[in-house]
Amino acid sequence: MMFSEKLINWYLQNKRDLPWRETRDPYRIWLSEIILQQTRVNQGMPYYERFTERFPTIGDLAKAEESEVMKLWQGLGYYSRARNLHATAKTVTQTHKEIFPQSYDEIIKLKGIGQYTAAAIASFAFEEKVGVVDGNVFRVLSRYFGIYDDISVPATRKIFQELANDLVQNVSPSLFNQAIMDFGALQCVPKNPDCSICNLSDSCHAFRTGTVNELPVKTKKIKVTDRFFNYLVLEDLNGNTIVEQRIGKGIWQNLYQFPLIETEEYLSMDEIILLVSQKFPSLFSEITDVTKGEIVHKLSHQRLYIKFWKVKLNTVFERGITQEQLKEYAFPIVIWNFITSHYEK
DNA sequence: GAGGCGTGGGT
DNA sequence: TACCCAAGCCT
Repeated sequence: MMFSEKLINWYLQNKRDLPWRETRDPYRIWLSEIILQQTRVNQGMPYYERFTERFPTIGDLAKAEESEVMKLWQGLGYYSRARNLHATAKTVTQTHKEIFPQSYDEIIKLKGIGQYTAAAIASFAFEEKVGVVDGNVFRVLSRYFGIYDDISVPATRKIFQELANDLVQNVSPSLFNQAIMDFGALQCVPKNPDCSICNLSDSCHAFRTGTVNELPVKTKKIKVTDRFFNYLVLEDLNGNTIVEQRIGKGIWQNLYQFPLIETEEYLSMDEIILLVSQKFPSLFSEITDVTKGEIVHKLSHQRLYIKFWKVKLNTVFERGITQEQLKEYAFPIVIWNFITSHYEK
């Protein structure tokens, strides 16, 4: 048997039942693919359910305010996905008369859709013969066929893309593409896969040569930087507070946060009191360290050392918001966790 | 082409 | 603990 046949046999025995596999609706397939970029099925599933419930069609999504889309996306990370999702819904609704483009070449023109996602939609929804190349495919193909090129080099992708395209020619593209990703996610896992139960091991290069844990080759590591955030949880005489939107480049674009003082190092109690009393002359009343020590919030590429300071002010904010209103904004998860625990009591 | 961009789970 | 990884894309 050929690789493709063995793989599909494995899939027919082991496949997962997932809601976006029960449809050929390109809108739902597209939505699922955006949600699942760099995201595990278990984490993305509830978001898929909420989005399809709230926005049954792409037109419904296009009509929404961006703030609502961001709020629904809250907690999923990589928030540019949500902004691009909304932008593309508008493009398809307005420019394409609400008809999703039906070929790889047209689909890849849309915002937030790259080679992987275009191939996924084109094959799953329209059976176009194009191979998906994601993290699973790098792993499965590098091991089975013995490909030692460094996958952290973008140019390496071409090698895998051409192989994937070849493999998909004589089978159902949607079936093969789903199969290779499920196989990578469930059987040919990154660390210590159980090759003793694998029906492809007898013809697998890595198994034969004992290089399963060496493949795929990936050399580059991410550099992590440290940052120190002091969030001022202001409170006026009415018990209202203030939030601001993060704008420009950097993390958490378009999400909300409390007024922020970022420093180069840890701030002592005395230092924060001095800064805050200077920032609000004559209004400053009382400050408390709500977090009792710092919260370390880890992003993929940054370590954030975060403190929340409750600051009471002798004034009434013109644009103050209530605790109820606070919960309508989209926050980074670390701030949202603070809000739900702090205001619950 | 390298680096930025979240969150959560596994080892 | 620290590191890796997860249905990547954008600049």
